Amino acid sequence: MLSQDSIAAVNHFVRQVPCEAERPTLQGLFSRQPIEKFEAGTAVFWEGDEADHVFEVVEGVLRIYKILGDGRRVITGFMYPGDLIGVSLKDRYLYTAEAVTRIQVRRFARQRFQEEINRSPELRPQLFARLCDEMAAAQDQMVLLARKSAEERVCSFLLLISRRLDRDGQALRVVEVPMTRLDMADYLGLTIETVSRIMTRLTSRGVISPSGRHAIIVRKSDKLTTLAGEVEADHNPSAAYTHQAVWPN
Amino acid sequence: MLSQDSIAAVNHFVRQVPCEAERPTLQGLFSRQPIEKFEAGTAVFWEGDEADHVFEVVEGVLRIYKILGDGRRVITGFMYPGDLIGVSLKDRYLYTAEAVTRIQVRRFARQRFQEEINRSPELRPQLFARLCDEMAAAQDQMVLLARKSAEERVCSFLLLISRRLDRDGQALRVVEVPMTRLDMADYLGLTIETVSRIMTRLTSRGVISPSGRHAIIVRKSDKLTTLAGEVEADHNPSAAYTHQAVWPN
DNA sequence: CGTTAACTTGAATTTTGTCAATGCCTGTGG
DNA sequence: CCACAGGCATTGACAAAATTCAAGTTAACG
Repeated sequence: MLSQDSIAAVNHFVRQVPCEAERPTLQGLFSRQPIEKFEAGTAVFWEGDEADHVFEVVEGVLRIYKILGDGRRVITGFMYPGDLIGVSLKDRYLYTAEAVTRIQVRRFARQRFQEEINRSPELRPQLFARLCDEMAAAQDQMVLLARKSAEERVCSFLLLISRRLDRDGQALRVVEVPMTRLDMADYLGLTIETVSRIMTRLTSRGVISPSGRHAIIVRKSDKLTTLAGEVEADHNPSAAYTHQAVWPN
Repeated sequence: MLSQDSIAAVNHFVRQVPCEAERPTLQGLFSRQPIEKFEAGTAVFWEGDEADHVFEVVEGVLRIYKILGDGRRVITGFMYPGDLIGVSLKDRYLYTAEAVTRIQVRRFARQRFQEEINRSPELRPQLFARLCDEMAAAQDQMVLLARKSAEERVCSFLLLISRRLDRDGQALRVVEVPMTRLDMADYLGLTIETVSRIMTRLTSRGVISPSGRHAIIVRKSDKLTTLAGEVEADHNPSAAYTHQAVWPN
């Protein structure tokens, strides 16, 4: 994060191979674009809109969601500073992107973005790596939604966002939770009430303490990890293969 | 989509321009590799294995899954002929790939695969497009798991696989279902019993008829679509924005 | 043709959702 | 800076959906 900014600031949009020390980065691509601000609750784009631009989150948090025909909402992800939104080959956005907090973003025309990516053998693997990370996150979310209990979901979520903003991948003790209970519920496939009940339960067991409505303090980090159901499975093939036999019910 | 290809075709990072008629394809990359066969129930690779190779499915169906520490299984996808498996920048596979039926695959060393992709401005957008499709599918699956009822899930699944194998994107009347109820359950985030009950209900309502254990006939295609809960939401932004007001409960 | 795993069906239980009432932050305006 | 309004969040009682447990069936395979 720290180094990214300095690199970005130095980038000169070189077409010819940059022999110098600095290398182009995805952030660098956006760094010359003006910053745009959106108020909390406003949409950057809607599902189904012409997908003209790619966005980089500079500040704040957004929710990415889809809506079913009858109004059911599913938040497929929250986007934080440094994240890219709208990268796809489809000509229409597949989801709505909406500000959770007041946000700042930079915008890049999609076609030019594609050209830059295609031109640069430095940028391409960076973008590829991001897509792979996004895919891995999507798979983890499928695991959560398909098989985890409400409590495991909430704990997984708290761990996820606690790891989201810190530099070291170290979970923070004080965790900012900018989203509402409804956002959490729509992300976790639960109802507001269930999320609320579980937060209360975690509080009364001393695992977390609320710190206002939009932050918590993690008091028992290891307990939270256990409750998240992320106990690392051993990677022994035979154990995995025979899981039905090993855990008979 | 359309424009992407032309952009790619015009791209000048080509080392040796292939002026001839035939253009490289991802399939083409694999076509010189020997075919390997796996029996139903055997794994091509395990989650956590060194990610040395990328695979192309030539024949049959595979399941891609992850296992939680206590044995709960989540199938994140089924792979059909033409699909690529193991494309990622991680050095270990993120999931297990196991044959549902007897399968044929071709294998390509990952490093060489990366080199070929990097070398070829024709191949790159093809791979990118596949990753985007995979991402879109993952998001649809999150919607299914987060907010759809058991019946909607089963119907969505039947529609999905009915569209899977045919050339025209036309749903087939007779749908092969190579996977077991347990596979379906672990893909849909349900239990075998629930899947079974819903299949029975669909049958008794005349929506489908079973044709042996591993095929069904779709008798009321439109009904199946409705039950899948995929009634297209209108893409009117204000309608989407105010969904809580429009559907009050 | 028989064996066995896969599937179906039913009853009881659990989990989560729904509905409704109350409580409490947070941001606004005085 | 404080008071207050309104949106969020919490809590409880009840309902619904899906899971669990427990038999039975059936189809696929040797």
